[in-house]
Amino acid sequence: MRNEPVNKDRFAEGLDSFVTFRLGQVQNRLNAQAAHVLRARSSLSLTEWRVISLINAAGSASAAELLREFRMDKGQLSRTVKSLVAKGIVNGEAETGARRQTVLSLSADGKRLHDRIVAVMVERQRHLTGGISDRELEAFYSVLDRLSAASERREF
Amino acid sequence: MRNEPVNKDRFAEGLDSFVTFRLGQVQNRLNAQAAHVLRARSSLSLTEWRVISLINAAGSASAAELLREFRMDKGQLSRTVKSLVAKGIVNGEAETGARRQTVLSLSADGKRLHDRIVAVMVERQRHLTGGISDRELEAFYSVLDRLSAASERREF
DNA sequence: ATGTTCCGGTTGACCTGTCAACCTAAAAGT
DNA sequence: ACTTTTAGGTTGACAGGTCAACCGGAACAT
Repeated sequence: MRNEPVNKDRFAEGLDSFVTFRLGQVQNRLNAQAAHVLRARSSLSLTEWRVISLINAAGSASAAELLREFRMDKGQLSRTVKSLVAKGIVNGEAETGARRQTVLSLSADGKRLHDRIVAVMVERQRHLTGGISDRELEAFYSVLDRLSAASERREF
Repeated sequence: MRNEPVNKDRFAEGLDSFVTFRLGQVQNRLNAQAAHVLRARSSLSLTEWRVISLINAAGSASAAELLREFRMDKGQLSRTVKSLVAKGIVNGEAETGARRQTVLSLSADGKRLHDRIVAVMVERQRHLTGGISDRELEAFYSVLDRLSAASERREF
C-alpha cells in the first residue's frame, strides 16, 4: 500500500515551464472573478459586458466592425447583440444604407449601465495592477504581444 | 478615472488598457493553436492533454490531488479521467486504502503517447518564447503571479 | 453502534464557445 | 438586365466549461 504524502514538488517543473499553462490558470481565475463582479452588480454575463464595452468604445459600430476589431465568434456576437437589444441596452438600428449594416450603439439605459459598471471595473483594474509598475506592465504587454504573434502560426 | 466623451481612435485604448482583455485574446489564440496541434497529431482534446501532463508530472496522484494543484472543475476532471481510462491511457486503480482515493497513473501506452506529444509541445514552447529573453520571461511570470494573487479576492 | 459530518467522486442540467451551413441583399461580371 | 460573387448576419448543432445536487464510504462524535 503506497500512501506517500503529498509532495508539492512532484507537480512543480515541467508544467510551470509552459507559458500557456500558467497563462491559462491566471486567465481562468480572472474571468471567474470578473463574472462574479458582474453578477454581483448587474445581470450581465462576461460576454455581454465585453460587447457593451466594445460598442461604448466605438461610440457606434456595425457588428462586422466589432468582429474585425475584436476576435470573437460571429454567431456569438449576433446572439449577444440580440439579447442586449431585447434588454433595451443596445440600439440595433437596421440602417438601410450601404451593405445593409446594422449600426449598433448604446441606449441611454445602456450608457448608464456601462458607466456604472465601468467604474467598478476600472477600480478592479487598479486592484489587479496595483503592485505593478508601469515599466513592468509595458514589458508584460510586450511579451504578450510577441506570444500573440507567435500564436498565429497554424502549424504550431 | 477619466471620462472621455467619445474617443478619437474609435476603438482606441481603454479596452486595450484592460489587462484581462488583452490576456483573454492572447489566451484564446494560444488555446486554439494548441488544440490544432493536438488534433493534427493525436485524438486528444486540450483538456485531455492537460490532464495527461498533470498525471505525468505527478507520477501518480489522486483526482483530489490534481484538483488541489490544478484549478479545474471537479466534474470535468472526473469525465476526462473516465474517458482517458476508457482509452487505456490512464490507469485508475481504485485503491481501497484511506479515504478511498483512486490513484491515477499513465499506462504504458499513455506514457508513450505523452512522450510523443510532449516533444512537440516543447518545440512549440520554444517557438512561442523564442524571441523572449530569460529575464523578460521571468518578469512576465512575476507579473502573472501577482495578477493571479490579485484575482483571489472575491469581492473584486 | 449509530447517527452525523466530511470528503472524494459522479452525474445531470445548463450555459458558453465554436464551427459550419444558410439566408439575404448589395456589388461585380457578363 | 440577369447571373454570379461577396459580405453581413442568423441559426442549428455540438463540444467544452461551469454549477450544484447527489452518492457512498470513512472519520468522528456521542
